[in-house]
Amino acid sequence: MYGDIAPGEALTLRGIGREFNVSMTPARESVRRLVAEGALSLSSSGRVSTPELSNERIEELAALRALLEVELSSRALPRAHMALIDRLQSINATVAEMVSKRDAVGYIRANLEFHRTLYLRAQAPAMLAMAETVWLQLGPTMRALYGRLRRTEPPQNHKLIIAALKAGDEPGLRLAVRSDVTQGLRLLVV
Amino acid sequence: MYGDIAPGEALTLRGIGREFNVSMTPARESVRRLVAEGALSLSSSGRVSTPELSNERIEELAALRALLEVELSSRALPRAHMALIDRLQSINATVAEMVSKRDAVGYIRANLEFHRTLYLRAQAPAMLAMAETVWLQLGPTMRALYGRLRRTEPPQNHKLIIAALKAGDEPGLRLAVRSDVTQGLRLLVV
DNA sequence: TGCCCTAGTCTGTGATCACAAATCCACTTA
DNA sequence: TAAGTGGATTTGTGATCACAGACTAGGGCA
Repeated sequence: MYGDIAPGEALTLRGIGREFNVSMTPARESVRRLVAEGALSLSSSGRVSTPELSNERIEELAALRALLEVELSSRALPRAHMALIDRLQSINATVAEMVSKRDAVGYIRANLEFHRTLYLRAQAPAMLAMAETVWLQLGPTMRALYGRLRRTEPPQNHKLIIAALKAGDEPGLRLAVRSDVTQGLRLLVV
Repeated sequence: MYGDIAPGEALTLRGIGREFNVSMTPARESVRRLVAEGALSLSSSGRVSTPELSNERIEELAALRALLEVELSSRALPRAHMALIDRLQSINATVAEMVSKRDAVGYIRANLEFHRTLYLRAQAPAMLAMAETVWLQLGPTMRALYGRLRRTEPPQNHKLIIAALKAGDEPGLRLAVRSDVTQGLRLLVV
């Protein structure tokens, strides 16, 4: 999810087991679960690797993010109190710091924490789980993007999200979330 | 997905293995995958069973169906040719037949085939996979509903969907799909 | 020089086993 | 009569193994 693994990287059950000091059995179960969620892809011969997403697939996943996350933010809005907004602002500071340090993995992690913190307030666990599944699928590819991209300005859309939350402005919130989610991935499709 | 298993029914790895003439290992992997997709729930002690959904969860999954399937139908609309509409009409006849025979499992199966046939045209595999994940989670509960429900009239919304497809009427299609998806599940929440 | 084949290695699969924890059931007791 | 209690059984977990298929690198051939 955080892009520690590059797209197309191959994994072996014995290798995973060695890495975590377990036998093949738990490694196999974990891999199977991640395959079921689309985080890993299974070749016809049973080899597992991180997926290399086509442009169509990236666009589709971005549309899914927009669909799910706009709804989640909308459901979180009525429950968003000041403590949550403070929390989001603090996370956003970390996001900005990671951007300036050009720490891609740290950026992705902080960015997703920002979104997850907001969506947790929506009280919609199944919907959040689906959003996280999408993040999982996009992880390696997003990392590959932000590694290429040399950007040092902090995310503008996060500020718009926070402003809309403060103002209780639902249309504004939906638009800001949609932009935030779509923008980064638009650069990916080249 | 089709509701063959009642909500809350417990499963054992050895039992599944016996049923399909395999050892525990493949049974375990299959179960793990279904747990990852939310189709089965895992107790703290590792026991697996079909989930018993709360009303809030049902409502949330219905909202997810609406979100995803409206988008899928909308993407399928420009690609929907006459052959597809014929196919949908033929499936719909099966749906009506299952309703009149009061075959709940057959009805769910035919109904989902109707939807899947339409959504396949959307050329959005990740989105369709998510919709099917939701179906998987709702399966046992839907079956329990339709078992209670004594209805003999064929689904009206499917006709509206077909009519909107013929007319190329996108707003009408979105509305019809949303109603079809929401209606049945609204009765579930009591 | 470039292609192809072959032997050796690596990999996933399914089966089986030992073990600890959870569950169940019959019996006892208040 | 109902709650508690003990042991017997069932359950999931992680490890290990044999095996078949896939991959890889090296040598032989055209």
